Amino acid sequence: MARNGSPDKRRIILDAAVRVFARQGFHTCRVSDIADEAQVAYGLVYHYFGSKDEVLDTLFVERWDILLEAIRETDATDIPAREKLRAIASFIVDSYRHDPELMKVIIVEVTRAANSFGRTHLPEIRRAYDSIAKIVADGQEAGVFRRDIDPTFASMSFYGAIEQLLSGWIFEVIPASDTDFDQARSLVVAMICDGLELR
Amino acid sequence: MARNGSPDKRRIILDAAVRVFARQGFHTCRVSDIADEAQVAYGLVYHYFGSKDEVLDTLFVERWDILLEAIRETDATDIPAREKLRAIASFIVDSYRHDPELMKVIIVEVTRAANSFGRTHLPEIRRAYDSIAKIVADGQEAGVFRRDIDPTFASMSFYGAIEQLLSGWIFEVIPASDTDFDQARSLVVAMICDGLELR
Amino acid sequence: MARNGSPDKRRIILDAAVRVFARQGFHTCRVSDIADEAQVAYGLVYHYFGSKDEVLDTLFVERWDILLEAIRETDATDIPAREKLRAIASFIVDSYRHDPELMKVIIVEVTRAANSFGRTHLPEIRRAYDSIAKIVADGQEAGVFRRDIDPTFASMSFYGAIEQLLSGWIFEVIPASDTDFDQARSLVVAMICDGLELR
Amino acid sequence: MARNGSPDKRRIILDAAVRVFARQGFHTCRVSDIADEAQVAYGLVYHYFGSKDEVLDTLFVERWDILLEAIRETDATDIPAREKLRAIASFIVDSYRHDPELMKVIIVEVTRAANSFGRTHLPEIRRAYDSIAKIVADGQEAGVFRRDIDPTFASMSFYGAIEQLLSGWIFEVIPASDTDFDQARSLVVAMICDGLELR
DNA sequence: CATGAATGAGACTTCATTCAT
DNA sequence: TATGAATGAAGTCTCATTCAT
Repeated sequence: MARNGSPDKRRIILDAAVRVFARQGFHTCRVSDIADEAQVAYGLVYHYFGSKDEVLDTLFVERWDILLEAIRETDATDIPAREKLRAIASFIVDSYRHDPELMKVIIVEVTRAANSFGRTHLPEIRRAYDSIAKIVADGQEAGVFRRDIDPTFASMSFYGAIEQLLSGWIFEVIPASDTDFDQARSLVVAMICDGLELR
Repeated sequence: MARNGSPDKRRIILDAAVRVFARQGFHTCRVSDIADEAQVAYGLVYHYFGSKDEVLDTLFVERWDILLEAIRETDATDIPAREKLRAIASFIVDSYRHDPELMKVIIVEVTRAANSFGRTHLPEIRRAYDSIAKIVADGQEAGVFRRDIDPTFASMSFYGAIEQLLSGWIFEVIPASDTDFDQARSLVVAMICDGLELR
Repeated sequence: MARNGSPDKRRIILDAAVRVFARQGFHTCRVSDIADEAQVAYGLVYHYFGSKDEVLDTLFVERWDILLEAIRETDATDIPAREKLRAIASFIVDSYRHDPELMKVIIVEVTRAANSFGRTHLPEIRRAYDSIAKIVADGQEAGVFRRDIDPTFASMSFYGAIEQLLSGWIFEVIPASDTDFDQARSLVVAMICDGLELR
Repeated sequence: MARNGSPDKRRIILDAAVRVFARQGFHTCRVSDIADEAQVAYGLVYHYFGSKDEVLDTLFVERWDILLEAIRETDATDIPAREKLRAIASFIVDSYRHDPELMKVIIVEVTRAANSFGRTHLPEIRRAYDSIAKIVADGQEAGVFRRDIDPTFASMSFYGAIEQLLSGWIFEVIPASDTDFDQARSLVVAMICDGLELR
């Protein structure tokens, strides 16, 4: 997107915003904090973005679109429902592993911020829930998932469980090592699909 | 002098705050909104509470203590681990059914507000996670729960799933009728304990 | 003034106010601080005094009247002008020695608080300046004081020098022992009357 | 970018603050009064100063540094101690003559406001007392000043006398004409050095 | 006399946003 | 593009004072 060889200031600002939002939280930071972190004058933030909100909106939409696309692609494959859920869980966990600050911002400031940005982006967020619900419904249709659990219900629980894990890592309620990430991938699905009880 | 029979303005303010926080959100409402809702003078809020924050803190601690006590009592009984989880899920769902506004405030403004009050009250929140984890661990010890899933991990998933359901109800992502509540109680546990897959 | 054997609450409040004003300053303390110090409910302060200001006004007038009376009595005697000044300086220094907290309040909150209480009580304060000026004028008349220094001017300087000393003691800019007080009495007059230069 | 030629709003705010503080007093005026007087937006005061206090602090330090420097320069010259005191008295009187509003603010709000800004700036204020005391001590050393008066004591009295004169002018307790100012310069020193009594 | 709950006006400070350069 | 001075609305908290008991 950079017109010439100069660094793309818009991108620099967005990346700086991630660090600042992750560190201080959206409401606690000032626009000037973002500008400082990006080493630009804070008027420039307004050159590229209409408002402070728009910076976070951009960050969220960029990332959430990738998630939605990943879910879509996964759903388009021919693997069993269970494997699809596994792929989605993996994708989310890997997203966190790859860029924990960004995921922290997405989750803390949007996804779980139901009163502010969560409400604004509810349609997009819902799209993810719905896609997962569809996978569950397909699994029921295919006879691999039990039918007494509502797909939407299952979808919410599944997503809620994963998000809670990420929250646990983010706020150091639970340990977050590479091993933990690797295990989490399988365990989420194992638990959701196989259940906690011994068979 | 006689505090009996008097209308207990402190309680009136607290109850009004629940309504206002639920309606407008903590950050979006002004202290005067609380006072107006309670039909008391502005300053009286500060007569009883040191700050706007303290109002929410009080609300949270009051309710969370009840939850912690409920978990404690449940754990003290002789029922199987699975039934304990069921009792806890039921308690939380019933809490929402009984006072959806208060639970909305607790969840939206504290439990999921990881950057603000969630951080402040992390120790108390953690205590709930830990208590649930202990129940899972006991279940593993007793040979009814599989041992390859870390108790803390299970606890987070379990709590995350329930909270996500409540969030779904709160923001009308999923329908919230009495029937839904009744089903949710069993389904959460059914899913977490028995799994989504057919046996 | 106490009607019966009970302690005079009005006096208790005044004395408490002196301690609180001296410790925290008039503007920094709340009416409740005075009440707490006096161990009474703070509504009682308003039973005896019309306002917070009136408490300080009362304190000031009580004490200043005593000063004015002392100056008046001194002036009525037959001693030389220089001895009269000495008596006044002594009286003020002794006032501080006897009740440093009260004098601190009088000086800091009234006499030197030219923008607030100092302005309110300017007439009474002026009366002291005038009385001293009259003593100087009489001394000039009597041929013991030089005539090229305006009596008012001398009076202001004299009073200013003493008050500055008290301020120095109050804020520990200069040491304040009994010896210092004893010396001060003579030195102020020695300096004002004899001058700093060797003869 | 170009800061030259621009009206230097910071200075404009500072100058407006002097007028407002002098007119209404520091505690009685609002920040908006300063902004209004300066004809700038409310927020600009906070763009240049961290707080209302900082405006007064800046004003005081600016001016007091000039006084300290003047005393230092005076002390560095070779004139007799008495002439040094005269120069200092002259400097202070001239300061008042040149900018009575600023001096009123300095004295009323800082120097004599022992409980608030006076305490904050005590170190700087003390430096002036100490410098004057040193001049007196040098005079004693040189054999021109009597040795039975402690230099600190003399310094306090000297400064107190002058400040009291300014206070008298400020609050119109004594007349303040150019003639009065001219006389004051000499008389303060005449009185402090030669004394009130006829030789 | 005595209490302290109740009132509400008032002021500081923050910070997103605009805009002239 | 880039800067940062300038704007001003908005909200928290304080505390003197009143008044019912």
